[in-house]
Amino acid sequence: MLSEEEKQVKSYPEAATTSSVEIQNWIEAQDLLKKKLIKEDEFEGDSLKYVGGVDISFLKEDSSVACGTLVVLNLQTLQVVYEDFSLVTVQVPYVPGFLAFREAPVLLELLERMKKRDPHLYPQLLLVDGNGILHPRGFGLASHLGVLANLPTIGIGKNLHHVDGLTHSGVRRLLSESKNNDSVVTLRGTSGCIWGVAMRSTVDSLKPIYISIGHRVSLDTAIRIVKSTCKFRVPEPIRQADIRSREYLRKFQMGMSKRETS
DNA sequence: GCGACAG
DNA sequence: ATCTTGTCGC
Repeated sequence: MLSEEEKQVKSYPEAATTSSVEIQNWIEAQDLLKKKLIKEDEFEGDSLKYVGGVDISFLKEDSSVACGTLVVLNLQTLQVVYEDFSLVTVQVPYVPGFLAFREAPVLLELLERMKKRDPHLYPQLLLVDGNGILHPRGFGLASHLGVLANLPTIGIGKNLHHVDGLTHSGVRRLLSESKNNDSVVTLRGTSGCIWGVAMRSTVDSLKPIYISIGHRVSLDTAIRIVKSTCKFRVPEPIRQADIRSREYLRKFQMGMSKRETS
């Protein structure tokens, strides 16, 4: 006969690796960093020339092997002017609401490396694959990264993180009910808080992306900038980071299998 | 109690 | 996140 404790471990394997104590530490860290969060424009919009994008891909065979990627694009031409990769092993599991503790370390390392290596192209603003304040405690990966790197950031979600009564079907309803032909709807939660917007980023994409303030950027500015980078549904900086990240892992895997075969 | 839950 | 080619349409 299993004890109640054993039943829990067997039913929820992730609970064995992420203790409630660790979660509490994470919550405290988020609440502490959140005090430094700035939700208004705090950068020179005129000098906005380079926009960064970050993403992480994981190996299918060994999901602890990951490739963090930083790209920088010229905002005018949307051409990639810088790219860098970091192959790492990630032990921290994915826990909804705590993505930053899994992904931020690699991305911060890439930003630091670039600041030393190529400060001339260092981005004035960063688009992050993950939410900003659209988060259970108002402090998602984009905000986390922005505060730690002291860099203006915008959060981009490809799926809705259910917060404050916001639901997938609710957003669909908002978009279909939108008065004119507006592709952008405000995400106002049950509490009255505004968490960000859902936006159909191209004319033919039914599925929206979710934009939220990361750090040192207002929501209106965030929307404007994201719009200007959307050749496809996913904003180009993030899309390029994603594409190149996967390509890097694919080539890495080819090198690995070559070694096994010989 | 049940389901939902960024990447 | 990851699995994954062809295929439908402009």
